[in-house]
Amino acid sequence: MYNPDRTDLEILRLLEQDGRMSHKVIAQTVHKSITPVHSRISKLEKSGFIRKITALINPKLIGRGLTAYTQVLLKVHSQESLENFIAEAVKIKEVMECYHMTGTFDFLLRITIRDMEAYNELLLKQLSNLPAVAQMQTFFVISEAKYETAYFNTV
Amino acid sequence: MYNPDRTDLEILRLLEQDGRMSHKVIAQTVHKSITPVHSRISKLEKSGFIRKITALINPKLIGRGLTAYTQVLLKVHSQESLENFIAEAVKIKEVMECYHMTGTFDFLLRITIRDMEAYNELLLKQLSNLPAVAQMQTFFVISEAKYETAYFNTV
DNA sequence: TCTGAAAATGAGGCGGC
DNA sequence: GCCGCCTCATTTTCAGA
Repeated sequence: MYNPDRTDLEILRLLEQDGRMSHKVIAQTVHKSITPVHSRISKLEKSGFIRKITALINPKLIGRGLTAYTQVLLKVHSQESLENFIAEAVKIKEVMECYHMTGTFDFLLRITIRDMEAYNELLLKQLSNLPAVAQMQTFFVISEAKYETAYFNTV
Repeated sequence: MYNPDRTDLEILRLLEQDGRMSHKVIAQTVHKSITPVHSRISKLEKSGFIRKITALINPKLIGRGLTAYTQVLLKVHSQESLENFIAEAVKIKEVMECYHMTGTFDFLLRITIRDMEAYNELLLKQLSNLPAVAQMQTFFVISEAKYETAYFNTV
């Protein structure tokens, strides 16, 4: 759809660093004027390279301090069964990520929630009602050593 | 540090939706004028509620189409051993997330990389050199059914 | 903490190269 | 595809309540 050159990738890197960096500052950094920077960002957005510009919130400060990863194994692996599970899992607002996986289980869920008590309730009332589940195994995050959404910024 | 009220949380919700939403639009939505919106956002940033405003990039379009989750078990669980592992793991740029976990393994890594060939090389040259690893097990993402960073937006 | 307004900065569009 | 200019919108600061 759009074939980004080195300048485009540099712009992506800068916007990963700061999604509100001004076009002027970007232009100075990539050694172009504001106009091409502007049009390149438009193209990068329209073509889907930039999925979204968003504020990343600290979950601990807003009562979502507990993160769980849950592995799910289904009873049957028909297309219908897989699609049903996905349709229900993604509706749960505490389920932030849901992946269909290779290997010994079928799905991996990232769940963020207030605390263990709230998790208990989520488990009883929502997770346990997900369709066609054969087995679920949950691991909790003790500490976050790294969380990075930026692909272009070297650590 | 800072105790956000309902208006602050509403502002967070809007900035999760669109990190570049103008203060004017935010002000209209939360029924305040621009000045308090401005000062609230400053406070939310300084106090760490907003970790960062960033562009989320589509990894598939920039040659990072393969995502792996790797579970790591260490040989020894001394503080030194844990810290050593973390220090080395977070240096690897393909390791986007690294968590210390409860349960039958110690760490969970999220790895994004070009393709399986590149993963093979990463495994041989970097992952296999991580210190004090007893066991590693990797699962690959077949498809992403949900990826959400916004805590306040109901699905 | 809020309102309203002024000053500074940025965005987005146009003609020309 | 780039530059410089122009106009409008937005951000940011300030006085005052």
